[in-house]
Amino acid sequence: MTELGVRERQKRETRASILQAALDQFAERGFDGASIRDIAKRAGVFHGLIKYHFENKEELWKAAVSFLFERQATEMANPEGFDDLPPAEQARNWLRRYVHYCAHHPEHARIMVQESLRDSERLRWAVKEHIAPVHEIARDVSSRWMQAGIYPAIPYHAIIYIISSSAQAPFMLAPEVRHSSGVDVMNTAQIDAYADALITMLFDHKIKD
Amino acid sequence: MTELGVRERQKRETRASILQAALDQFAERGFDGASIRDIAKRAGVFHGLIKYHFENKEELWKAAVSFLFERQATEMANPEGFDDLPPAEQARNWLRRYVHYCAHHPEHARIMVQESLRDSERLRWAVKEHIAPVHEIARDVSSRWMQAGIYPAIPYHAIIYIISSSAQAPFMLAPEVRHSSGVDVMNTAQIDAYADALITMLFDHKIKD
DNA sequence: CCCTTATTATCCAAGCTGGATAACAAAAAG
DNA sequence: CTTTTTGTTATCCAGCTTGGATAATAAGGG
Repeated sequence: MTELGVRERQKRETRASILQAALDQFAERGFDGASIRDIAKRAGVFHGLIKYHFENKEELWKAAVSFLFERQATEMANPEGFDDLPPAEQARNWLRRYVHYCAHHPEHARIMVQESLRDSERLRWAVKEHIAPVHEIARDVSSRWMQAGIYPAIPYHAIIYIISSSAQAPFMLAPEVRHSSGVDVMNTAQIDAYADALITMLFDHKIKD
Repeated sequence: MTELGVRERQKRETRASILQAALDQFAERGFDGASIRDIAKRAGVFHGLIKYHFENKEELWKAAVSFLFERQATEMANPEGFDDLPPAEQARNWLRRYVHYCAHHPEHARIMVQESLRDSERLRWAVKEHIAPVHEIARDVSSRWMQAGIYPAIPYHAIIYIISSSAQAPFMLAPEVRHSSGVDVMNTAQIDAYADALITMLFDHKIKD
């Protein structure tokens, strides 16, 4: 591949650490509440450096969110042989992987919620740039899975919000879960247990009456 | 009842409007992001007045949250004859009412999420003072409904977070829903449609394979 | 050995913060 | 009808944080 000098290599590393620090800080405090100084401190660099790498706070936010969604696309890519599975197994397999993604990157749900709580211009940007395309795909998959009897015949947006919110909730709200249930949801055993529970609730259970 | 003078009456009114304005503003911006001045402006009063009615910002927050949970208890009280319904009907009836509550008071989920995103001291206070008691009750009900086959045999905290998050999500995230799906979830028809969808998904559907 | 550039150190003007104090107006009490 | 109480408003303030600009620095690359 391209030979990377020490210079360029370090530059990319600091850029990446700024991006992740920005994600965490924006997720925790929201756009206005997260100061450039705090982000820099979190990334272990000097705050002026952020202005050097990114035009301004707004651009930093967009860069961070773009990084977030690109990473999601990578990590959520279907594994080898996925398409050969029967639909019901596809659904279970996908949902389990999605739960793990939510657990490992709680900042994703958090940062999106932060913007949605204020109906910002940035939210509209994110919807247009990243969320809408994802929903587009989700719609198609939902449509197929609905015909296969995986999902019931309910509106698409209902499916999307039921699935995504219940997969994200305990990890997005990890502190609340810890304080109220005493459960630490952030370890592999618990994550899998929750995935099992969710799959059971959504796919393998109906009321007896 | 107690005779209320004009004075006392107006005082309670402004107090109430400050509380609701505080709820909305805290929900939108979080504790630090919501300034006393903005809350006052939202309530249509002078900002010094807040200091007069409430000791300080912290106490205002607690008063607002207490008001929130007390109102929830009132509005979510089971209707006449609820206990005589068969369990499956109880579950459907309760869930529908809960969806309506979430739709009419999206600030509830929003304000709790705000605090949970930062793991604040206030979150711990709210958990101890209000959330834990609610969970206590939810545990008991879940236990009974689990034995009746309404809920599958999965951990309590999983049930709680699946139900509550999926009931709250589209209303808490109303702006995102509007921008991405073009649906305005905040009208009665849509609320009932979502309640139907959720009841179907959770109670009346399982995968066919 | 010099030039480029990634990084750091100061500095600044502006805005907003929570809260204190003083003025005011109208209801309640006498 | 006057006086007192009290709910409400108008100013004021010291202090902190903010995003961003500018100047200094140090180390890599040619």
